[in-house]
Amino acid sequence: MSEPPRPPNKRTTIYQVALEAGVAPSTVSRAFSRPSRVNADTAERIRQVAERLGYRTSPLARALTTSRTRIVALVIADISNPVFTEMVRGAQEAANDADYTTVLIDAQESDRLERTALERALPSVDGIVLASSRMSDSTIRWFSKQRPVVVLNRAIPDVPCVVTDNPQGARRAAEHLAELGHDHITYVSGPEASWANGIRWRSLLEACIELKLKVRRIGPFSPNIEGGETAVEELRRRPTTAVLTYNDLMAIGLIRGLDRLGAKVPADISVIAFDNIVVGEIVTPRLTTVAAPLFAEGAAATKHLLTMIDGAPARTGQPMVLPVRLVVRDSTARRRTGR
Amino acid sequence: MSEPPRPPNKRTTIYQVALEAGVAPSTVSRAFSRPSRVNADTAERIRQVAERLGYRTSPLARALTTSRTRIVALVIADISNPVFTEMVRGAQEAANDADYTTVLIDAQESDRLERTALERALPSVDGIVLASSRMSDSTIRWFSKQRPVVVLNRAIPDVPCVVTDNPQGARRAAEHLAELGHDHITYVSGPEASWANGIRWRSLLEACIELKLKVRRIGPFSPNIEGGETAVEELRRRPTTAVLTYNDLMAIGLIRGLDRLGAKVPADISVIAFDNIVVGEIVTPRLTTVAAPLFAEGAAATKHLLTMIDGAPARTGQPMVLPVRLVVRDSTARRRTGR
DNA sequence: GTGAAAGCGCTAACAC
DNA sequence: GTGTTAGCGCTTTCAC
Repeated sequence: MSEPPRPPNKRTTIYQVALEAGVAPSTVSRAFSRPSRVNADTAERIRQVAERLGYRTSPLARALTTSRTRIVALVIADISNPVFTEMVRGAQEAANDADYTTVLIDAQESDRLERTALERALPSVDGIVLASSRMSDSTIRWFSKQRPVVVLNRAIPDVPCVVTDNPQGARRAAEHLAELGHDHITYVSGPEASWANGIRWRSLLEACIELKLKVRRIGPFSPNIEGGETAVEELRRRPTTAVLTYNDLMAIGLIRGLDRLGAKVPADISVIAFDNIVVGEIVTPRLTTVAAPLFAEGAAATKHLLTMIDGAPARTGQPMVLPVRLVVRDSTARRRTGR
Repeated sequence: MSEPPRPPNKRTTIYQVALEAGVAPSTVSRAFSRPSRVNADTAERIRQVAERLGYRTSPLARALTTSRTRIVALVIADISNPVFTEMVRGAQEAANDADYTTVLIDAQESDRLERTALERALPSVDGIVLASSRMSDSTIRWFSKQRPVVVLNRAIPDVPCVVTDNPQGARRAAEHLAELGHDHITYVSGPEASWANGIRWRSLLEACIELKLKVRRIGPFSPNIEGGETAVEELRRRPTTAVLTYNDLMAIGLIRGLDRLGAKVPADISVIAFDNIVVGEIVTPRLTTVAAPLFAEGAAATKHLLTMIDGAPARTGQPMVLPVRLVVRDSTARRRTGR
């Protein structure tokens, strides 16, 4: 009832292979490590015996002696946000190529849950990729003292980071809206704990000053569809013709909310978002958005993490910046003149 | 360059705690296991010392002796399919409540990748939940001989399974369409490797016979938006007024494709899907769909897995069936009479 | 209730 | 290149 009588699930050990092959256990071990420092034919014989006996090296025991598990943790802010799926794919590809396994941790937009889950995973992983972490800088630094850490979508001094070119993205968005005749942009904020949210807003601010556009900010709101719908209330009190949202999901919610109020996008209001998730292409109107190279982000972060695990120095200093591009679709249009 | 000079990352060991607390290592071990078979005050003293020294029990070493890692693997068919996010949440909640960690494996709709990833994870997990597995029955049985396995969205004899009430769902869908005046339903197939796809089709077939509706099937197509778009080609060659798709994503793609061809949903064609993912509510038209209790599925499967890990007998025999309900939204309408 | 000793399966260090 | 020895940090008999 209480303690599990689980069958120990007998596995063939390195000793049985050694015995059968007529060599020492250490030789078997060497035959299975790379580079295999064993005579070619001895290695072959060992391999055959191992095969026949169904021997599989125990990652647990190996980890206990080497203190390396060949597992990396990938923490994402919210598994329900499609923005992470491509990142995950990129990270997994990079990890698999290097013979590493990825474990995914869903922070559920909570710094507390993120921290708890990560603490629990910490002892069994060789390194950590933090994608859009909601934890504080100091907590992240604390983790980075225990294990190699690479941060994605965020810049923290002294911790290696991979970010997208948010300033360029915000600027391209502003330019696009300006070209369409808009002279006032409203930024719809995502979570305050999001570093990307801060930089996106500040970059927009700067771009608008330079382009001589008026700009203001509302929020913060949840970085999802409901958040966007909520934002409509505030937007209604302070009308505008052009909006930049923290991410695609919020733009989708915003457009829905506006629609309910009878305001049409893009006829009445132009909307631009960030990220370029797949659904942005299937909603009506299709979203104009600042596209991030999601797969590449995940891959780049993981690759750098793996070099750190192999002893390379952390790339501190400037974060690695990945380019963005503006994808113009149907949620932006020329500002209506007159009324 | 080749071998990692990783700092061994000194952790406090059970010996240091034992020394400091003036007890034997085994006593420390006992103090940290439940139920703690140690004098209450001794236990308290040990706990304090441990706390002070920052002692954390090593899951690796523990796993090596107990052969239990307190990790369960959750394999999902495709991380980009939102249908899995709630299942994952449900599974994680159940696991966390029992002090287990979940590792997520994305099979990327490939039985080969699924198998490879799972084989690699196998030695380090106590059990496996297979959500919408694309592997063959025999492969799944093979895994279930190595470790406790619970299968989600699929029924396999002699392996414990959690499924939704697909027959009831298909029937409700057919009834709904019949009530709207449709007398012919086209089923748009998902992947052949999907068990759910098979049962959904067969159930529809039965329901239609009973309700005296005509029915046919097209496909198979990929279980995603592109798959739905592709299906339009075939649908065009064999027109219909009512469609049931394997899942929501395909319905979304199908509706887009129809739209491009000038056919309107629901005016010209009614569409019903399965699953009830969140985006089904935000697309235009909003999807009518057979809603599955996604969170509950994940939780139920994981809970049963945990009992098996604790030595309870596998619930073979009949699969656990969870109820579905038809959510009527805007993608279905009364059949146009005349032309 | 607690201590001593043995060992989980593997790798590292040192001989030869 | 290969064998020998000594653990990694913990749990688990078996005594007492």
